[in-house]
Amino acid sequence: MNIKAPRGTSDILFDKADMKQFIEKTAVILFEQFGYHPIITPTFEHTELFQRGIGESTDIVQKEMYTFKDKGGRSLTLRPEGTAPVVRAYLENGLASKSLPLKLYYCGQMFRYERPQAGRYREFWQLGVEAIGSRDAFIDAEVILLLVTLLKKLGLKDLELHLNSMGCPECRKSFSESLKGYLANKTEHLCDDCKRRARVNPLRVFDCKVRGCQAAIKNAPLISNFWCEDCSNHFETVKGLLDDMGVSYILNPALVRGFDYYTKTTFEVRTQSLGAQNALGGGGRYDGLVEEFGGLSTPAIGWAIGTERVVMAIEELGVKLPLNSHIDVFVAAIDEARKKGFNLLNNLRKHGISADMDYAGRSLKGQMKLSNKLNVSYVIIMGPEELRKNTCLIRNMDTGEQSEMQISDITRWAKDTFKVRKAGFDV
RNA sequence: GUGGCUGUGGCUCAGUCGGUUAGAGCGUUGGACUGUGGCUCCAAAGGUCGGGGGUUCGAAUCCCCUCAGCCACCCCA
Repeated sequence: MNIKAPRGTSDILFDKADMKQFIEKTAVILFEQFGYHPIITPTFEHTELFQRGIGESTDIVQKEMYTFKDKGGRSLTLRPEGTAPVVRAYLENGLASKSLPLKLYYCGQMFRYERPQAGRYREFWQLGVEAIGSRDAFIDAEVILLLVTLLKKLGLKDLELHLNSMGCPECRKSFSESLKGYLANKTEHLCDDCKRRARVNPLRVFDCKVRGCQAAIKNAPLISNFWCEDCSNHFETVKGLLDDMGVSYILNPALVRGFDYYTKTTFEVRTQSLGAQNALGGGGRYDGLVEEFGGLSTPAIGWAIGTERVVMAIEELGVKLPLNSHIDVFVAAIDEARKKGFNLLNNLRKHGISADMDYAGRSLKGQMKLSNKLNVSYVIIMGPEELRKNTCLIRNMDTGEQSEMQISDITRWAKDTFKVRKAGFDV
């Protein structure tokens, strides 16, 4: 077959799939501990949702959306991010009538038409949270703490939490104009990219690595000088709460995020271990988005992390996750004992024991080899001889000890054996 | 979207001044051990040499196009 997975997509197998599952399970437990509820929204939406939500001028809307017409002529788009759909669902289902803030989490694939490279795919997975309906700085702190806690729980150290405030529309406007004015006088010192950035998204000039540009922006105005009193107080409270909780952060006035809807608090978690695609996740406040979609003015905040990037960071740092894909018992039944073995196998499973058998016609030796490879604890061996006696052999694969047992005693044996072992793990 | 590097069994790679049936290790399966794992040895299966076109008596090898991966830019998850 010469059909391959489309560009920028891939199959997630074995270790990677185990890790992804583990990350998601860990996240869900934590989300629920923090009082967040799951929400599942469609994988595609009306194109207009993203155009209006993310902003026409953003890269995502300009060139990265998977947009298509369906047979009814509707323009639909595979979601490039999760916030706009959640806000749409919030309005469509009248969720403003619930107790606010409404705290939601999601997990799902996102799509962006970009040139793939390590850590960047056209279909990728995100885990995210949204807290809709509170302007309280405490919710900013909670949401950030949740992000940091999750990544720490996954064993990721040496993370940088970059923190900034984009201000509200009023203070951002005066800042943006001031910065543009400043850069206009520096044009001859800027690289070609930055000449363009100066017009389109002046904050990006702060990110430029070219030495001339860095010098040019040395005395540039900072957004912090333009925050209104409310924005300034809000940010101070957030920082204070993070300090109290021992969350360290890097104030980064150059932190600009890719969506137009952000206001006030914005943040991004970066790692040194991933090369160019070093952002594991990020988010911020979007106090204007609900209103933009026709709802009442409603403050909100959220973030998302990229599951593949978290997987990569975990691998890069050599973190060992307690992945649990272990078979307790392998039933090695041969010849006419297979039927009885199959019966026994499923009986064990009924009692919560993970068990498997051979379906490839392997010899007993082959089944033993397979058991060894699967790292099973015990093999139950049944052949014609045992079948006649209504017994089976139980082999401990760690010690090599083997004993004969009545089939009727197996369930009791298994329950005793694995209760002990599992209790041992819990200590 | 721009630029650079790469593309040979499932995986990691050899093989190129063009020359008969394309190799190895790992992995898989079987055997030595006829009903017993890990070590060792033996064997087998497995390849449109990413795809298409061209040059040539002859192409994995040279040329063109294309697809894909990686890296950087852009931007972000």
